[in-house]
Amino acid sequence: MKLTKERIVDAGMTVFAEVGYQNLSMRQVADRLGAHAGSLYYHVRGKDELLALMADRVCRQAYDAGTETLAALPPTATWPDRIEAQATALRLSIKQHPGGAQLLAESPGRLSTGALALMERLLRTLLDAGVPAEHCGIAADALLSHVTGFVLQEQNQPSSPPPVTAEQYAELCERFPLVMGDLIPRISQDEKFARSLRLLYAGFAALSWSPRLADR
Amino acid sequence: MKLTKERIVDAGMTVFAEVGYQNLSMRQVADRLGAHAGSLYYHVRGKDELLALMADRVCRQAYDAGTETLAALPPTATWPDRIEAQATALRLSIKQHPGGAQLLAESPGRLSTGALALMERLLRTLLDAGVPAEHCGIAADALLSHVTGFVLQEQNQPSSPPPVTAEQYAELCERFPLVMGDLIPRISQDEKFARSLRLLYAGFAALSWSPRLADR
DNA sequence: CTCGTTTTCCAACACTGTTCGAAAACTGTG
DNA sequence: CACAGTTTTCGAACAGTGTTGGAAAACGAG
Repeated sequence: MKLTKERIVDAGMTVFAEVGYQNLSMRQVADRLGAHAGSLYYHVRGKDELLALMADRVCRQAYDAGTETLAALPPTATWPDRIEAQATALRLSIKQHPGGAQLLAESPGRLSTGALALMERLLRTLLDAGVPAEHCGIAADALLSHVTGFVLQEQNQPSSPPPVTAEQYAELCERFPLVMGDLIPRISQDEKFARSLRLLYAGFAALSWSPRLADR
Repeated sequence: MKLTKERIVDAGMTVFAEVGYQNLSMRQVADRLGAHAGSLYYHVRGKDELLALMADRVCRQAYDAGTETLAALPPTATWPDRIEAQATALRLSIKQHPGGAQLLAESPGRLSTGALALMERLLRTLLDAGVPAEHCGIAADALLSHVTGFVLQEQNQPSSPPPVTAEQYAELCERFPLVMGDLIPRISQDEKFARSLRLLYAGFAALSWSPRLADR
């Protein structure tokens, strides 16, 4: 079948879902299409452009997933509920592909229309929530980079933590008592994500109640 | 001179500062040491371990820079000042190397002692600021990932934005009025960073005043 | 010196992204 | 259909990557 930019991105997404970000190669994408690697370069300027297109598609998926989640919300939902719906939709969309956070991290974020759509809806939600207009941009930016940052460290966490001897462990506890102590709660990533979001809500709420707070 | 793990990391850091994260190769690091690439593998398990060691060193530099900045603070400094000092020190340390944020992003963060030291001091500052203990872990985690996320998008921003036709620009303005409008303030990255930090402060303050806020 | 260990070299291997000229496929025209 | 022109694909090549393993050198102790 004929080769197209769209079909190349499609194949790129499936290969991406299978082998992850680190092992994605042009040759594998070409193989999936029954073509040779060099042929891709007639439709795509290079791997960078392909990655950028794929990042945009992830954003689109996150946007669509967000509209579904928002639609399922009861009419009594508050604005933190609506923000959380969008944030978790974005997080789940990124987590669908191994290394998905790195894909979003390394592509220049604000250019793709998918990212713009995510941003636009978030800004609207914040405005409706009562956040002053002059702080909405910062707030939405912070929230988006927070989600990608969270998934980044979530996906990079080693599945099996390296074994430490009792001696090393004791030294760590002495040097870093707070970190090794009970300040770091042993909760699931989902709950951790939800609580970090509520932390941001608190900031948004403080901004909407007394806008002067963020101006120093 | 003899080859050592420390010397390899040293060479890696200088090459890293010159060519950036994307173009860092084992052969360049070996060349800088007057050695051959294969020799590195006697001291280092692979490129991954070298990158992890380098990430740890960046964290150490950020920690040391933070102690200096904190020491230069007047005694009248408030806790937001002390947090901002640590956050900006971390940001500047990451920005010193091109692609430094990606280095931190791709290395499993919580394992290195440098990252632990950063975390420990941040936790202490938050505790002193009055943030309830059960929220300190989340808060510190959110702040660290916020800084790396911010520098990530800061370093990936294209220096010269691609030219858009007036027609495309008009369509963008119609589809994304909030994003293209004046909600996104045209301020420097420094000021943007400072304001996003104040947004997090507001969240911390809300937590320390009424801890129930973040529990729903 | 000599043995044994630690360290370095060097040539390979299997990959990667990318380029380029030639071959093929397709399109519209006489 | 045949021909010319364009669009698309191929296939081989290039320079570079991380990594490995056996040979060679350097080193320290007896």
